[in-house]
Amino acid sequence: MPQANATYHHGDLRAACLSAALELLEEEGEAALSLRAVARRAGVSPAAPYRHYEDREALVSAVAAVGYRELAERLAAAHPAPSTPEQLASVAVAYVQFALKRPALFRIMFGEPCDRDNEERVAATAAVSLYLHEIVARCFPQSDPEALAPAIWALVHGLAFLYLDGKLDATTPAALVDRVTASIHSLLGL
Amino acid sequence: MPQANATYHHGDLRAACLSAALELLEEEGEAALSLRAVARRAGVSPAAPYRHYEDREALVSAVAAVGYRELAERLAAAHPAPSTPEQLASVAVAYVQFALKRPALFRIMFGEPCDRDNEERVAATAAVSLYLHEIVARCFPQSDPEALAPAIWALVHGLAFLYLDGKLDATTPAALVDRVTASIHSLLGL
DNA sequence: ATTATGATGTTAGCGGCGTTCACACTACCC
DNA sequence: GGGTAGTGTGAACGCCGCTAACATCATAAT
Repeated sequence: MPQANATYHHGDLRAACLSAALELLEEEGEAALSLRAVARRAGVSPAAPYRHYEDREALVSAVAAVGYRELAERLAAAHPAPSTPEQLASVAVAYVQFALKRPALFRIMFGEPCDRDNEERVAATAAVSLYLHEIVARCFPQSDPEALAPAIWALVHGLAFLYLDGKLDATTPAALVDRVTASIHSLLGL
Repeated sequence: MPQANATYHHGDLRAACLSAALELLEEEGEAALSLRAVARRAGVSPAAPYRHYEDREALVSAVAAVGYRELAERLAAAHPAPSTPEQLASVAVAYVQFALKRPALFRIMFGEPCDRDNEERVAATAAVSLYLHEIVARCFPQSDPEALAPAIWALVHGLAFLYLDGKLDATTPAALVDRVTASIHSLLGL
């Protein structure tokens, strides 16, 4: 028995589910990211989200895609178009800081098997990949970006995970900046 | 009503649960790793494992600890005591190959929040960390291992994850060896 | 030898989960 | 106005983690 004044149809349940999922992730961690909890938060029955997401995996992919876009924004905010190793290092720091600031989101983006059939997700990761590629090409025009870009990405990505798992000490932000910067510089032979 | 000939008490249910968990992981992936499935495979009631593992998390940590030990073995098998960059690179290749050969196990080891209260798990990761540290100290006696070791670990760890997520192409094993080796060499400025 | 005790198993049951199905409501096009 | 497609509801299934109460067994103290 729906309320008379409330609309029976939600309006934009797809978007509501997505933001509910992001809120849940932020507030309660990745374990709390269930379709039922999302439905509750959106004020809707447990089955309703299935009209907009094929299954839980599809919602998770949508959340991950948002994560990739936010990551791209953060990197661009650190430096829109880096062209020196120092600028590249600042982008690397932003990458690691993103992982530490949004650990649950980062783990959803990279910690579990990725649904390669999800267009949105694939496109969003490709965008991040392309962005890194361009940076490397711009910073090191005479290098082979095909070889160097993955190495740099891997280094930064690995640092993020090791910090996230507590394998590296992240208590002081300055130490983190130093370590990431130093690692980048040593990879680049500076 | 237990069978008369079968022993009511299992004998070593703790170990049986652990190997059942590893089998499940290998055969059906990480999603299938439930305490109930483990109990079924061990031929025991759903509640029995709780006598040996406090909760699911504790069993997962035990599985992860096995993973860390296996990883250490694989690295040691690649080279017991590397002392040159080439030997170090072969260890790095073994690290990435381990991740690709046991993806579900690797993700359990590194892809989700780690229970830092689990002694076994902490000890096993510390062993891996120490091993890497020693290698770096041996290969580059004049370097600062405190700075270089995490950078190398991060690079290799990141490569493993990017391969695992399909962000790097792992179709031909030789290409993987080349890329990992090249990345290591570039980090070391060779 | 008997018996108490603690370790280790079972059964039953709770609430939560993902998912599906039949059905209800509503916007919109003819 | 009436049909239709889209979107929400409610009930249900089986699996899950976990707990509590009880059963069985090994061992050690009497």
